[in-house]
Amino acid sequence: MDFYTLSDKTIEKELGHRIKALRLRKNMTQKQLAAATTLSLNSIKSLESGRSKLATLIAVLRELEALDHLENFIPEISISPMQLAKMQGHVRKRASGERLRPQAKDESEW
Amino acid sequence: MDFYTLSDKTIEKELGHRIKALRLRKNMTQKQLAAATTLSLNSIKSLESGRSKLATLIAVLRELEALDHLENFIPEISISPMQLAKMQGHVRKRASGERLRPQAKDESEW
DNA sequence: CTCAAATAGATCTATAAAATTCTATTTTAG
DNA sequence: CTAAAATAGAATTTTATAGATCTATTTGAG
Repeated sequence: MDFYTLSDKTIEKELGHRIKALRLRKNMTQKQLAAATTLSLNSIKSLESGRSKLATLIAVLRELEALDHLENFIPEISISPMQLAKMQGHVRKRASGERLRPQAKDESEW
Repeated sequence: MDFYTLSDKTIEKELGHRIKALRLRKNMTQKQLAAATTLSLNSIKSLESGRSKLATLIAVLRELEALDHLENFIPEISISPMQLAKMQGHVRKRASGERLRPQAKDESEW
């Protein structure tokens, strides 16, 4: 499946369906899942239709023993030795900016 | 990384960090990402600290060209021929319930 | 086939995220 | 080193989700 051809809304729904499939695989009702996660039945229903917070998703995945899926979800970035060399061992913490006026040290003097 | 040993909050933060890494890999500022997604700068900041909605995450992943990761996220459940046989070709759409009183056909009569 | 249970959907209230605007700190180009 | 830009964090208003309750529809165990 190519997610790039789908709208955000469609992707949300698709994820909801897959989470529902995980629940059914364990033969749990929405009610049981709600109780197990201390979330409301409504939250479970919303999640399975794609509308929810990350926190809700995480709690549900934990209960469904599917937390490990998160690993593939957003993988840790691995920096290759070559890249590291290129950066002279410096790991960037911010994106580079556009400097408008490279201010001179003493401009107020002219 | 074993997510099961981590608290929900910690997982949220970890995911936020990874999204930040994805952004830096493309050398984009939070501001640029906000503009590109038509989200607010604050939403980007919140996402990178782990607090956001699924919709926000999807929009950002699309912009960061990381939507394909979702494919592995929660794989579509593939039903094996054997499983299908066991279910007699029936695909379950609901979890099985607990029936309290297997109501007799004519109970009102005694 | 029946009907109890599961699920969908809709409406309120409460709570949290999105958006906007500030202040403060940190990184890094020059 | 310096200052401009990037980022963190906090307060406020708007908007969406969480939670609770109700109605309606659908599934599947018996």
